[in-house]
Amino acid sequence: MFFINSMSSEPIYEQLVLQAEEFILTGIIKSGDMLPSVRNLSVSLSINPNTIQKAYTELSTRGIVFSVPGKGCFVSNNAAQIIRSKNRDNFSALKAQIEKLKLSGVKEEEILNLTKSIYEGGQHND
Amino acid sequence: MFFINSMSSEPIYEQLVLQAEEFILTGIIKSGDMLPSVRNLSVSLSINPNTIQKAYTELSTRGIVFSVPGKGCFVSNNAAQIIRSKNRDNFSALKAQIEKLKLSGVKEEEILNLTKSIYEGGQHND
Amino acid sequence: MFFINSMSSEPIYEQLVLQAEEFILTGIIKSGDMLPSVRNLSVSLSINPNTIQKAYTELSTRGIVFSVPGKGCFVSNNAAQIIRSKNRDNFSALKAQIEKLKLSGVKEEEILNLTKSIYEGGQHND
Amino acid sequence: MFFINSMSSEPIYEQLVLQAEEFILTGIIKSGDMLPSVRNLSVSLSINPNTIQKAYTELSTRGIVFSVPGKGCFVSNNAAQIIRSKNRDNFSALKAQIEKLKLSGVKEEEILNLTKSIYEGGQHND
DNA sequence: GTGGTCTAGACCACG
DNA sequence: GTGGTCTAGACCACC
Repeated sequence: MFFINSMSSEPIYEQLVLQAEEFILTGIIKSGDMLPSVRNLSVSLSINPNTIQKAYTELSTRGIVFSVPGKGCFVSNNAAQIIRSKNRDNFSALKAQIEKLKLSGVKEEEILNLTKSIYEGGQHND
Repeated sequence: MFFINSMSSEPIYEQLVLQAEEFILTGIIKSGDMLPSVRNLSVSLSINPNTIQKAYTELSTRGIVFSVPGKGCFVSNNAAQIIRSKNRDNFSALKAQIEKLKLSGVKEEEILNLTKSIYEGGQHND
Repeated sequence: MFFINSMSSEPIYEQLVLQAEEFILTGIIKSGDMLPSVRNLSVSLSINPNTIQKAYTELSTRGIVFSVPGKGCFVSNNAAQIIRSKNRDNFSALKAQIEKLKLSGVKEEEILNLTKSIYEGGQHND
Repeated sequence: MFFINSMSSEPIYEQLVLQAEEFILTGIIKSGDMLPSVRNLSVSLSINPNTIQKAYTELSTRGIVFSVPGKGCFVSNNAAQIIRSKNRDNFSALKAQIEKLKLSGVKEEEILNLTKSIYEGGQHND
């Protein structure tokens, strides 16, 4: 389920956070579901438990997950909502990204086509 | 000319590199032009000379500038081309970003409009 | 009678202990009364019997209840007194809390009014 | 400056966070000041650097502090404000605390006197 | 079994 | 020198 790219410069715990968020947004993990236990995931990914713990703690402080000691780590009710509102803030980042590409000689059409292809591809999950 | 945001999480040397690239793409600096000397820039920005040096070295290894010992650091002939081809790699990053925004409920129209507004507003000289 | 909030960060056994103490202080349970059996309570609350047992053991070591093997768990004669003396230790915690609130800009009047409202509103039977 | 009570059940990193907040509220540490370096503090308190790091990270995510890698950890401009607004939320906790004390037989006068003595003792820092 | 905290020691990027 | 990440391994409380 989770996958680690150890060559990436992105910290492992951040990769886990982003993947968890994606799983929640796409409905693979639902509210109330329990995330894999720290130990389980650490062995299945061959990663130190502390690193998993850090990822779960991060998700917890963002309110996406709540962890019950001795029980497990569970997806909050409004998890998807929290993630979406956070991601919407990335809209301004998109602007900067496109401006850079424009400077690099990327044509408007290329971006428009990319956008359309992404939105036509899959169904929107609401 | 150069401007440093010391509170940014972006490394100072990286800020310098990106600004130099932008100056080249926008034509503010042209092929053959000499970059400010390490010593000059370090005092005018109140920055450690090593940091300037690192930025220049980075630009040099990318082939964007070449340094002539005892003379200075000069913009290569194909500098703009190198930068553009590098930045084109960001196209895939754009795809990931748009996919995220889609999941977050951002509408296709919003992105299309953003793109159009960026490309319609003022032509850059390149 | 007992109520468990499984999402609380407060351990379940601690919730049981505190609720039992409150029931005793407020007179809902009196000296000599028998607490619900471990088995009964465990099914009615859908909780592991070990957890109930731990709560009862805790109450027992504090001298608030005593358990008669094969019979049940009974409230001691001086239960209320023990609880009160223990809770009086919380007085110092109150001091720390008020000092924090003072630093945070909470006015003296606010605290005085809160205190008065608590003490004026409805006498407890004890 | 910082002090650790290793006997306390309160996690060390939390003790550090609370103390830092207190230092900021009382003006011992001001906006823009740099906190002791992770390594310095770890040796002076005989504590693992990771534990200090965790405390600083916590302060950072709360916006009380911002850390610049390679530079240090600095108090934010609105640090005191953030701490105060957070602490004001503890007002409701105070209510529960006082209600408990009432049940334990603590007299209204005792609490009123405690409050007055705290507020008369020192000057209010604004 | 679960999550949470801590220690010890390592490596990295940055200045 | 600085903060940030990670590993390895330990101990605790709780269920």
